[in-house]
This record gives sequence, structure tokens and C-alpha cells, in this order.
Amino acid sequence: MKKDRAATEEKIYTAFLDILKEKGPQGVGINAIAKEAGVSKSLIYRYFGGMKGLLLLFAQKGDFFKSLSVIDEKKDNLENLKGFIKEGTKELRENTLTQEILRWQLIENNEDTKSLFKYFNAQVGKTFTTNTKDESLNAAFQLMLGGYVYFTLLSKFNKTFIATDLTSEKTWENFDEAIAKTIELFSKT
Amino acid sequence: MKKDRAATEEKIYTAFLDILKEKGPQGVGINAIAKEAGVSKSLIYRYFGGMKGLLLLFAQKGDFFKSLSVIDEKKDNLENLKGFIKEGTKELRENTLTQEILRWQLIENNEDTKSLFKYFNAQVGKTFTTNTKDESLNAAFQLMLGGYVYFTLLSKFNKTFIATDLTSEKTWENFDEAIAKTIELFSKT
DNA sequence: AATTAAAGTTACCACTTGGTAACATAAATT
DNA sequence: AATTTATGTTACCAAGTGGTAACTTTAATT
Repeated sequence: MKKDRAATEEKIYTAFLDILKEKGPQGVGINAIAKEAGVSKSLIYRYFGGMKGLLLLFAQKGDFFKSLSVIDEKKDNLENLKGFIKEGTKELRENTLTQEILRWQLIENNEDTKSLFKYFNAQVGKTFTTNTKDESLNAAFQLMLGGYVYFTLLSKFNKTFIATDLTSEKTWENFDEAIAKTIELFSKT
Repeated sequence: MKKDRAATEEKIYTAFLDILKEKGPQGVGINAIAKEAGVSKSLIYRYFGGMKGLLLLFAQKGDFFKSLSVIDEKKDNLENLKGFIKEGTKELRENTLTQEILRWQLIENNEDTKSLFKYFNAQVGKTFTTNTKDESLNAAFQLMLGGYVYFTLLSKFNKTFIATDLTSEKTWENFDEAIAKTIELFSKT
């Protein structure tokens, strides 16, 4: 067998990412990762320090989602804010890795995931912080953002929510429009 | 030992509910339930038909959340709709059982949970269906409802979302107000 | 009172989990 | 070339999972 530590570490790390994307947080385990990487699990402990270390590395790398190229000052402009939303929601629905981290936050928070969530939340905060003075708009915006996250995560295992078809592209457009319209209405007050 | 099937079934069922409420979906397992009930796990298979049967019974009992005593026609009235929302969100934040079912829907959907989710969703639909003609209001309302669910579930393991304090009562009041205000603004259009 | 049926427990099964110690192999150092 | 060091695998461990078969005990039938 050929010996190449760097390559092995890479195999382990990408195996971890692949499993997280496919099976979600519940699928991420030492045994599963080792098997997927085609490598002995001892090496995960030796090279990364187990699950905890692996998550720490993942956290520090910090490429959770494509940072949206929107300059802060532009967000004050109504039209740009809308565009920003539309981009953000699109990115969320396409990035399964981000989705699984968000899902993860809903089911546990222990010593292993601590660092991951810390770094992840910092990046979310940097990207999605609203700089409006209107407190109720702020709350409304956050609720809708949260709702978007909720329905995105829900759509993995559910085709509908009440009468809403989560598989239909039109549904997501409706959501986008609803957010845009809400911002508009609040701004005119 | 005293023999009383009815009492034993009750012990098993309430043990299941207790674990679901406390540990969430991840804690619900045959061994854990048997241990909590202080009873042999064989009986779970004999009396309920295992996990699947237990979930089916739970589904059919159908007391997931307090059905809100709001008559449909009243929902047309703006003030009553707002009151309905406030009651619904309060109920959601207090009912941990409902929360854990909602959390469950975000992490799996298999042969065991199928019946549970079916009945649960039916009840949700019956209670929270909006009868407005405005499609964008409908979408906005659903997004906010989803957001409320999201933050409620998130608050179990997270104290904050970005800069929002999920432990503060004021935060939830802000959310309620934001929903009310959104409905108001949309209605005036 | 003897027998049968229901209720309950113990013991086991195969499999998976995270984690470690012992061993083998390949590649550098000396 | 001999030895050390880094890399990798196998084998094992204790604990936990869902599930079943065999057994015991209590209660009801005959």
C-alpha cells in the first residue's frame, strides 16, 4: 500500500463532508466516516483527534456557504435588500451542507459540535444581520428568514406543509415575493 | 409481582411520551422505553407491536396539541385572527410534545413515523389553515408561522439566533407583534 | 384440584457504536 | 545496510441497539 498522509487526511475529511451532506448529522460517526473513506478509523483519532477534532477543523475552515457579495451599505437600499434576500434564499436551498448544519443545531449541542456552531453562527451573523432601525420589521424579517430555513429543512423529508407544495418552484417564488412585499409594506410606514 | 395488563400498557405508553418530551426523537427507543417504564421490552412487542405500533397508537389517539377554540368564520375578522395567532404561538411554545414531533419531521420519515406524521399533519392543517384569498399574505403568514416553529425548536439548544435572545420573553412578544402588524399591513392593501 | 391461558422476566442473538492496543509495513535517517 | 520513525491495518474491547425464544409466575377455566 502507498503511504500518503496528506491524501489520507483529505479522504477522511471529504468522506465526512459527503456523509454530512447525504445522511445528515445522524449519519456522521467515526465508523461511517472510516468506511466511506476506505481507511482505518484509528487514523481519524491520530490525525484529527476524533470527531471533536474533525468538527473543529471543519469549523475553522469556515467555508459553510458562499458569502454573498453584497456590501453592507447597499442593504439600506430597498431594491438591493430584496435582491440580497433572493440570493440568500437561493443559496440556502442549493447548499445542502449549510442545511445539514442548520438541522444539526436543532437536534443537539454538545462538546463536539460546540466549536462548529460557534463559527457557523458567527458567519451567519456577519452575512444576515439586518441594519434596520424598525424593531418590528427586524422581527418580521427574522421570522421569515427562519420560516425559509424551516421549510427548506422540512422539504428533505416532506413533500408538503399543510396545503403548500414544497416541491414546487412556484412555492419558493411565492415565499420570496412575500418577503419582498413585507419589507416594502413595512418601509412605507 | 402483580399482573395487570392495562396498567402495564399505560406505563409503557406514558414512558414513551415522557422520553419523547424530555430527550426528543433521538431518545425514543425500545430499550429506553422499557427501562423508563420499568418493564420488560418483550411486552412492548407483544402489546403494541414494537415501535411502529406504539407510534400508530399515538397517532390515532391524536391529542398532539390543544385544539384552539376558534371558529373558522371568526378568523375572517382581523382582531380575532390576531388573537388566534397569539394563542397558537403560545400553545406551541408551551407544548413540548408538539415541538418534538415537529423536530422529528425535520430529521426522518420512515415506515415507523409515517402514520404519526400523517395524523399530526392532518391536525395541523385543520387548525392552521388560512382562508384568505390573498396569495402573498398566505405565503407571508406561513413563512412567519414556520419561523416561529423554527425559533421555538432552536431555543431548546441555542440561547440566541444572531443577535436575538431566544430566552427573552420580549423576543417572543416582538415576534407576535410582527405577525400582527404584517397581517394588518397586508389587509390594508 | 388440575389444567390451560395470559402476563411477565431472563437470557440470548446478531449487529453497531466509539475507542484503544498491538501489530505490520513502508519510508526516511543514520 | 541497519535502524528508527511515520503510516496503516487488524483485532479487540465494553456498551448499546432492536428483536426473539425460552422460561417462570400469576390468574382464570375446566
